[in-house]
Amino acid sequence: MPKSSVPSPRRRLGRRPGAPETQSEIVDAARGLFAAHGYAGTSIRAVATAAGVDPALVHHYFGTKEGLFRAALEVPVDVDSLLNRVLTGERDAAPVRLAETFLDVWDSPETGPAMLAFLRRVLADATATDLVRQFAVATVMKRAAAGLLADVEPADAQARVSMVFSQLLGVVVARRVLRIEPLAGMAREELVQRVSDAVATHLRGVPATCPLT
Amino acid sequence: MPKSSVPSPRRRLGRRPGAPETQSEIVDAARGLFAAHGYAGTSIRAVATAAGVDPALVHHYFGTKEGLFRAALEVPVDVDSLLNRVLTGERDAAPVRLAETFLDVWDSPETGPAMLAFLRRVLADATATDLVRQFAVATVMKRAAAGLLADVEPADAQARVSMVFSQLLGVVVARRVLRIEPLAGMAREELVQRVSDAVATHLRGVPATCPLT
DNA sequence: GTTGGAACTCATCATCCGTTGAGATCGGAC
DNA sequence: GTCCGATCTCAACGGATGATGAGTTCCAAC
Repeated sequence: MPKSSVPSPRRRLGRRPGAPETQSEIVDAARGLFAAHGYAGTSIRAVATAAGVDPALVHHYFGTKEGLFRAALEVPVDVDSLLNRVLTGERDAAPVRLAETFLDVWDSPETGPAMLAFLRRVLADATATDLVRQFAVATVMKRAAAGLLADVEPADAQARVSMVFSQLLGVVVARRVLRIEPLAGMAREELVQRVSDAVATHLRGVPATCPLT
Repeated sequence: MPKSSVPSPRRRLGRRPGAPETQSEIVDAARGLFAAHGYAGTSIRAVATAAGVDPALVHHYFGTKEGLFRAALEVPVDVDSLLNRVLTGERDAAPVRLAETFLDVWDSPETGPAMLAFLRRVLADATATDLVRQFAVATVMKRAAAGLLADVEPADAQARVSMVFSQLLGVVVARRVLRIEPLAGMAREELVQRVSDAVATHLRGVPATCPLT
């Protein structure tokens, strides 16, 4: 329960001069605080303080705390295009492309915080869990199975892809939610290699560095 | 932010007749609510209502909300003995022992539900996260690294063990929290094999079914 | 210029929160 | 049978929270 964050005492009465980018600043501050402290642990006042703004302005823009939350929760990535990026290209390099794409999304300062806020919501709330389950299973994992393991029996392909999913999920939860070291601070290249080897093991039965059987 | 849960209006003045099991009822109610709504999202009043008790009684027993929380945070398994079970025995079979032990703990009807409640608490609340991080990093993972990878450079060993941790964490979150199929309904043998292969890849660089390099 | 609306703050509301202290009620020791 | 301590409720506190409405300042269209 943070009382305040980074107070930027810019208070003056009425509209500020210059081009207003305040709304997006509020959303950014909300993303950070929601990701760090969860929904209940984040107060509108804390968000307003972090954005250097009066709490009433938050209501002016977003109506309610729930509205602020929804605005902060917009998944900032295009899953389809990311999936295409992974699925097209040399087949053997797919695990590396997957690992790189995945880590990009979660580590980038643009998309990372929103993804984290989204993750926390999904882990904590049953409704969000249902949505993700349907989306993940029905859409993403089916396409991934078809694209990556077209030559494998469908049931086995689904199983392998779901194991890949579990590995990626585990990495992001361990790194960003639990912040387990040395995983959380691991260099990108090393992380890409370790993750892509695990992905390759799940997909093909062997890591990238091991000859195919 | 639940206003109340299951109101059991048992209110009367003073001590109740019969053997008092109220304290454990409060802890049980607290476990459920903390697991469902997180620390900040759970009020002492809601816990008291769910336990059919006055909020002041909660303070009488646990002093503060933090105290209640700590009382509700009890890992229901003996991590030390489980770790010994994994670390002793034939070296090459350690990944399989790890997978089996891990799945036992999470799937057994005795420990499974309590572990799940524990997991949800840890994922949702920063205080529990801190505790687990210190415990996991300082104790469990160091012992595992020393026991499983004594011949490997310590930094690398730590990195490998943390990747194993992420895989196991991902499996349990995908299976029990998100309930992703086919992972959630996968047969135990198949799960043990897939997980232990991934674990072996992280530990030794190759799965169990691939000849050592 | 004037004016209308968007941007922004201030003061304030009712509510819920964690916590406290005093008092009522019961069980068990003597 | 009395009494003491454990168990439990009641009433209330100060503070934080989400929300509201009126008022102030600025930009831009005309």
